[in-house]
Amino acid sequence: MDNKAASKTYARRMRWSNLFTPTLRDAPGDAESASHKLLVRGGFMRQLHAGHYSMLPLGWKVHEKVAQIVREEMNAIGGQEFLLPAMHPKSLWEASGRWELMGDEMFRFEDRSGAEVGLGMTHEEVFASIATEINSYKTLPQIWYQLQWKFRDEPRPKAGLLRVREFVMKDSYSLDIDQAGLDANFDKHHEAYLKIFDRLDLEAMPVEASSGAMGGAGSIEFMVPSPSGEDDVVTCPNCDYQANVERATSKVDAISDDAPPAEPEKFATPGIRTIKALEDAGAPATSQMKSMIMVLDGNITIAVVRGDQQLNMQKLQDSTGAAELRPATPDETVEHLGAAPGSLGAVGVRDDIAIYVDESLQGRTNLTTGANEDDFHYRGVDIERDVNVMKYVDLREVRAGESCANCGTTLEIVRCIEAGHIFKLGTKYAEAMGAKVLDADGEMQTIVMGSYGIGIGRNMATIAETHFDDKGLIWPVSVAPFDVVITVMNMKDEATVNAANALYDELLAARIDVLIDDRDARAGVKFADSELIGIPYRVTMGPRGIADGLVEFTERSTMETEEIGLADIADKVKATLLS
RNA sequence: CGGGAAGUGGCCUAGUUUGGCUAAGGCGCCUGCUUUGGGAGCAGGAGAUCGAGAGUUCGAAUCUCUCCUUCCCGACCA
Repeated sequence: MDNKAASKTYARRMRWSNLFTPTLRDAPGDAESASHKLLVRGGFMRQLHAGHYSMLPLGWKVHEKVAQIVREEMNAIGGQEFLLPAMHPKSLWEASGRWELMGDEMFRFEDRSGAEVGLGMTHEEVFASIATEINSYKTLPQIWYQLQWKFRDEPRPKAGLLRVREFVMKDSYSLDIDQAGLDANFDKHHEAYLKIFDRLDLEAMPVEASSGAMGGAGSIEFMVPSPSGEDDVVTCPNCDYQANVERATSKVDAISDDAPPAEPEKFATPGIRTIKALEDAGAPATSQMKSMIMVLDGNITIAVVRGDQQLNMQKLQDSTGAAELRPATPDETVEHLGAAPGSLGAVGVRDDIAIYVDESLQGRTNLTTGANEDDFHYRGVDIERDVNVMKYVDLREVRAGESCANCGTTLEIVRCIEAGHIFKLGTKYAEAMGAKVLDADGEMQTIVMGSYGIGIGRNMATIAETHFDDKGLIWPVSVAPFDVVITVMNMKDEATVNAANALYDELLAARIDVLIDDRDARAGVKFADSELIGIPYRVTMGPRGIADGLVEFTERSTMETEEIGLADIADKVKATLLS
């Protein structure tokens, strides 16, 4: 890995005696995740309020190194850097329909004249509005990007930098004349992202994902396994199948049912409110219809999965195209279906209530379900005959232990942090903004867009989540706040100080990002701080060794120490960092 | 938004149950001395409207009410 570029940009004189890095022995009581504790303890950042963090000098330095790597890889695929406004007029977002769609997640306010504005959560609209100035296919393709602040009114910021309300994101947008062009640019981004994560030393898995509020045809998330993550990824250990649970599928064993009675039989089930209780009363969960009453864009809707399975709300949202969805309240179920949760079902409901049924129930019969009358259920239900199914769709959430749909191997589920996400948008935003060009035949074509995002702070935190030990952080050289620290054991020993300063100057001249710990502190303090902060290499210089012409060279990740001759240490450091 | 927990110097905590003198301890910080290869020692010192407001009381960190803030879980279990 080439560290020279980063070093050129960042090498500068820095003595620890003048460095503002307030390290703490104890993590703040309200920090839970590893990255949150360590980034605060190491003096990288401080919380201002929930979801808003101040970057201190060390934190900003790491942040900038991550950003620089992202820049370099975006430039490498022909990206051009922009900087767009963070504050947008309402009209722009109304044009795409997202002023409504984004709901409470968008920060909104009025300026002094009463005009409504919003803080940008993402920049499809703004970039598409600029793309209206492209008139010819000859100008395409384009890749446009920026590193810029995003604002999102998250319902629950959490885990330090992992989920915040304002953060720097690299967002890029590809502009093409057709789908083939989009596919090519999408693949370029896919490759660039893998390079970025490789340079950040993150083991990111590309997985199939839901496109959510972005819209569009295809999307891939880059997921880094970590217990602090918020997403579950289904992986096949055999055939490389990987997908977010919001999208993942698996093989379901076929179930053969006994012939049903001529019509559903209603039977009394006093006090039975759960799948489990109904199972105890003789109806296997695999033969129950779990009917969840949802409100989709204001309309009562029933989603049905098998009794032993779980509904994935994102799948329901994706397959219905609903902008907003929530479970119905108990009052609403009584009003629209006539019973409270626990006795609900899809048999014989009003015509205007849409019913979506999971594919695994197609063709099933002799099922048990709520009768929409408290304390009563139906049995002997034939789904084709008795339920007015609007559509069979994939609704159920894959669980660990199920079989891979491709190869039959037992699937695993891994908790992950979403480190990056790329989308094939299509023409939605270009259409809304009127971004059209003339093609080679003189025909007007709408520009085909893709959008691609990486959160810089989140990636910094993800590196922290995956690079630490009981002593503190262990940054990869590519993003470490410093490449190497020279730890001076005794600032009163002239020979040591002189040797340390000489090495410091030589490494600086070689463009190495070096820090000299020239504080008048005891050895233990200096060791503990350098390990907490996670500087990858340490040169330890003390009177004892200097007298014999020796210094120590320690690698943070392994804590292995090697004795090196004073005359050779500069070359050793250069060889290690610049090779 | 629902549920749970918690707010005491820069950081971690005790004290709150059972109201009572100048709010205690550790870390960190300042001064001096000593020390200098794994978060030293001694001495002295600075730093707190105990989250905010209202109330009860002779007296409130402690009891009551309201509000604010932060963290965790959830946002489907029919």
